[in-house]
This record gives sequence, C-alpha cells and structure tokens, in this order.
Amino acid sequence: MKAAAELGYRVNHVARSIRTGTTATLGALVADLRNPFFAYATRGIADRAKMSGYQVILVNTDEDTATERRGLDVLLGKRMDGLIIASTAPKDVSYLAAAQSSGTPLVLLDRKVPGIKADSVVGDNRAGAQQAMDAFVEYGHHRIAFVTAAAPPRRANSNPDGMAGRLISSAAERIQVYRRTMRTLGVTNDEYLRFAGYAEGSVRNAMAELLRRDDRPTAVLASDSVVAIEVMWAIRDAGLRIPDDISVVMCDDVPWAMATTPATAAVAQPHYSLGTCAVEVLLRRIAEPNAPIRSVRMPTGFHLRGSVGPVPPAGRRVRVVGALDDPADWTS
Amino acid sequence: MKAAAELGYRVNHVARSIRTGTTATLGALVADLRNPFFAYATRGIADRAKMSGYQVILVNTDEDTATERRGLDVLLGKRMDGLIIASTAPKDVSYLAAAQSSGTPLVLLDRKVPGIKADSVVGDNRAGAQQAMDAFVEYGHHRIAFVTAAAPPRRANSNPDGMAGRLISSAAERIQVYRRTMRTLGVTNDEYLRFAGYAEGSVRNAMAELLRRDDRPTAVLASDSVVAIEVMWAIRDAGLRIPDDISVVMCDDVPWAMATTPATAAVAQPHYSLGTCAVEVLLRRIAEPNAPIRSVRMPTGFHLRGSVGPVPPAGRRVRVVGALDDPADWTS
DNA sequence: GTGAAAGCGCTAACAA
DNA sequence: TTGTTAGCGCTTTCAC
Repeated sequence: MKAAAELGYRVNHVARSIRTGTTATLGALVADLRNPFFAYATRGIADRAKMSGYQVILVNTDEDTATERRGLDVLLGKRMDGLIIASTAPKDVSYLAAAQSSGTPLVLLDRKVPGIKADSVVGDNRAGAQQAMDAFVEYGHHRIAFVTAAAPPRRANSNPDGMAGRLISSAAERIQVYRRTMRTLGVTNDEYLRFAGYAEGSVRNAMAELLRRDDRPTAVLASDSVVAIEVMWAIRDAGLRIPDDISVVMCDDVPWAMATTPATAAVAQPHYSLGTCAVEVLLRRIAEPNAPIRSVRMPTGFHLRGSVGPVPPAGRRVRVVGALDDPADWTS
Repeated sequence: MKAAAELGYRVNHVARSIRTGTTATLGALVADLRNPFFAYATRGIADRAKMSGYQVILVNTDEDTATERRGLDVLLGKRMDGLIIASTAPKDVSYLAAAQSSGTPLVLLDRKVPGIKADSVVGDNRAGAQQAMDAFVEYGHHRIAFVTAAAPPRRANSNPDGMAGRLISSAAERIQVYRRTMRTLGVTNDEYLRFAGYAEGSVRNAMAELLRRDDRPTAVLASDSVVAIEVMWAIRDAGLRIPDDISVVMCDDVPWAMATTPATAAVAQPHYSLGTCAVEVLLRRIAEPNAPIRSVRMPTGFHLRGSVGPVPPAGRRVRVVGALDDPADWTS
C-alpha cells in the first residue's frame, strides 16, 4: 500500500470501466457553447454530474444533424453511462431511436423530438414568449417583429400554426405564441416574422431590412441572446434608439442585459437549472431503466426592463448618426 | 460481419483503450464556462480535438485550487491522452508537477504557472492592455481605473510592479501595464485600481464606490467581459453616460460589445484560437514527448469603439435618473 | 494469407 | 476475513 503510494500508483479507471461496464461519464450534445444558453446549461450539466461522481464529454453539433449523428456514435462507442442531447430537428430520427435501443439512457434538453419517446427537460417557452408579447401589447405595440436564426420550416405556409416541419420544438413554440398574438392584433401574414438562418450577418441583414420599411416594427422579439445582439446592432446602425424608436425583448436572460443602457428586457429561461435537472432525470433513468418517461417543463420568467417602452409617435423618420462603430472592426 | 451489423454491434472503445493505452480523449480544465472567454476557448479546444479524432472532457474549476487538483486527479485516473489547463494561481504547484511526471502531457492555457515547465499558449496581454491604456491617454484621460475580479495578491504593496504573489499571470501582466502607464501620468498610489474578488456584486460595488468619489475616474478598463458587465451596470445605476461621463474598454472582445449603444471598445484576445492552438501544441507533445518546450504567445488586437471618448469637462456632477432596472430583478 | 491465444488492469466470484 | 482466479472486449503477437 505504502509502496503503491510511493510509486505514484493511480487506479486505472479505464480498466475499471471495462470490468464494471460503467464509465461514470455522461455525454452532452449541444449546438454551440458560444451561445450563453448552452454555456449555462452545460455548466449546469457538468456541476450536477460532478456532484454524483460523473464527468462530462462535450460535443458541439452546430445545429447540424450529421454532426450530431456522428457525435452520438462516438459517445456510444465510448460507452457513456448516459446522454443529454439538445437535438437539432432531424428529418430522420432513427439514429436517436437506435441510440436508445442500444441501452444507453438519453435525455432531451430544451428540445423535444417528435417520434422519440425519451425523458425530456425543457423550458416553458410558450409562457415566456406570451409574457413578452403581452408586455408589447400593453405598451400599445401592433407592429411587432419576431426574429430567429432558425431556418424557415418546410410547409410553413401551408401549415401556419403547427410548425411541425423541421423546426426545433422550442423555436416552434415561441413562433406559435407570436403568431397567435399577432392574429389578435390583426396581423395575419407573417410580414414581421423573419427566419434569418445561421449564416453570418443574416440576422443583422434581416433586421436592417425590417427597419428600412415605411411601416417598420415598433417592437422586436429576439429568439435568443445571440440573435438579440445582431438585432440591436442593426438598430444602432440604423440610427434608431431603444426604446424611443423601437422596443426590444430577447428570449434568454443573460448577464450583458444589464450592461446596456437601458437594460434589455428578457424572457428568463432557467438555462443552468435545465442542465442540472437533465442530469437528475438521467441519473434516475440510469438507476431505473424501466421507470415511466418523465417530461419536465420548467417555468420561465419575464424581466421587464428599460428596453421596452411605449409606441413612438407616428411619422418619426430614421435619423442617421455618425457611427464610429465600423462593422469591419468586428472580426476575431 | 453482416450479422454483426444486424446485431447492432459497435466497437467498445473502452476496451480498445485499455489495450492500446490511449483513450483519444483530452481533458480541459477551465475556470468557468459561463465566462465567454472560456466558452470560446473551450469551443476551440473541442473543435480542434475532434478534427484529430479526440473528444474532450470538461472540468470547471471556479478558480479554486482544490477543485482544480481534484479534477486533475480524476482526469488522470481516466487516462486522458493529454490535458489543457487554465490554472488558478496555486501556492503549491506540486500537483501539476506530479501530473506531468505521471507522463500525461499538459499544456497551460491563457496562464503560465511559475515553477512549472510545460508548454503554454497565452495571449499577449501586455500589448493588449497597452493599446487600451494608450487609447485612454490619447483621449486625454488621467484618472483611469482598472477593475478586476481577481483577489488582491499577497505582498501587493511591498512589490508594486512584479505581481508575483498569487495573481494569475494574465491578470498580472495587465496590471503591470496599467501601473506603468499610470506612473507616467503621475498616479503612483493605485487609488484607481480595484481587486474586487469573485463574490457576487463585488465588482459592481467596487465600481459604484469609485464613481461616488469627487475625483471619480473618467475612464475604466475592465479586466474581462464579465467584469465589464458589472462595471457598465454600475455606471448606468449612477446615472452616468458612456462615453460622455466615462470611457470604457474591456479586455476580451465578445459579441455583445456590438449590442450596446455606443458599441463597447475592447481588447480582442484570440480566445477561440487560443483553444485550437493549445490542442495543436498538445498533440505535438503527445507525438513527441521529448520535444523542447513550446511557449506560444498569440497576438491581441484593439477595437476602438464609441465607448471611448474625450475627457468630460471638469465639475460635472452625477445625475440620478429614474431607473426601471431594479437589481433585484436580476436573478436566475 | 487466416486463426488462435495471450494479456492490458481491473472487479467479482469463489476458495481457503 | 484474506487470497486466488476468471474474464470484461479488445489488439497484438505468434503459429499455421
């Protein structure tokens, strides 16, 4: 024993794993760690996992189904004890079903996948989006834009409400609420709804285009904090002011919301707790593989802040201010 | 073969690992994924690792030496092929040395550790901080504050320039530049230098205190983007405006810098590339364990934006504006 | 070329 | 209680 310590012996956990069939490691597949939502969720996953003696292998999927599929494959090969997936909206979900039937427990995070019967932990996106829309309506807004980085769903036109196409479930829920509210305001043609896609600058361009319209929106809901950055950038570039010219709310409350002047209103998702909860559900599933499926929907909040104001008086035109802030500066 | 495919056979990578002695997995120890700097660096690590067939296990240390030590232990037990560490500034570095002598290659990220001979990949913090300070000076600022979340180093007073105490190297370099520049401006007593610590709200309190002074700073350099948020929050709470009342630069350029009005000037560190480069250095070390030690210092940039302006006219007093933005709102 | 066998470091079952 | 042994799934070696 003492000799072992002197020799710097250290149990080989790999060898233990092969014997016990358990690796004490969980796999986490998320879209992009650079999005604070996933950074916080992943932090929650890692913290809760560590608390129970597990480590976490991280895979970024970049909203790409093929990458997700390959990542899943690798993690199954490495014999993770369980998997947490914020899945893209795959056309063919068979690989998820295959992963499940391979015996590795799997929890869906933030996004449910139609056709996959698995535990899931998501935020209450409908309630959150509704609160944001309600706030806009209370302040008298009618021309409300919704901007998301998601790609437009197939069959969007033929199926205006149920966005069953290939939209991620959390995005679909927000859009559903947005459309329903807009309909009560008499806007039925999605003229302020933008699916910008993930290409660089596409959100900013979409927003800039909206702001050039004569009947430009007086309020905008950004589908996440990354989208909000480009939205607000476009607003500044257009020489408009928040909230005097346009009100802003983003889905997902992040620290920098308090760094802006005025502070930026946000729908608060429990991003961190989503992660910790997903691990708890996963651990329970590992312990009891045959327990009934659990679908957790965590409550969201809404923080009304200075970026939401009353509708500006009609007829106000765009001011162009001298801007030091050259877009070309923003690389790295 | 065909039967294997039908049975859903999948190579057991754990078993392979025990035989080959290689896990195709790297360990990454970083302070906190919620800090965009580490989120981007980790994303870089994961991307570059995947490119060469490696996965990444992530450990958050929260700037705590004991946590870092334990995390390192676990990762060594799991037989990582290599380790990337953004180390805290430990008093006793023996566990890092022990890890090295255990034969697992180790690369230091962002922070060198005195007494540890290992490959390292860091940003040129001196040059970056110098550019920020130069910009302030060009705009005529004299009362320049530096705010960091780091805890004050031991022997700070007795050793004003060489911050060898327990300061993280990247922080020490920035402070060194700050002090040197302040000395050229005739300020030698650190009256605008604040080590706020990591407690919640401590940065904001420190900044608020600075702003209450009669000779309050006309410019402030934030040591990272997380600190900058609290700094700007305090500025807004004090009813001051950027850059009319006070100029702001943060170390680390993050996307939300473009969401503020005006846009926030920043020292751009190659956070993502720091991660990819660390992996490359690590892979090379794995391939050639006895190659000479490599110390990579990556160039930084400086983006001058609207948050930097000329010194405000003397005698201007604090305006208190009504603030919807209740700090109590900011939880989650 | 194809096939059998040894062994990586550990744990669990069994024997003393 | 303490000590011995078989075997997890793979790769590598060695024999055929």
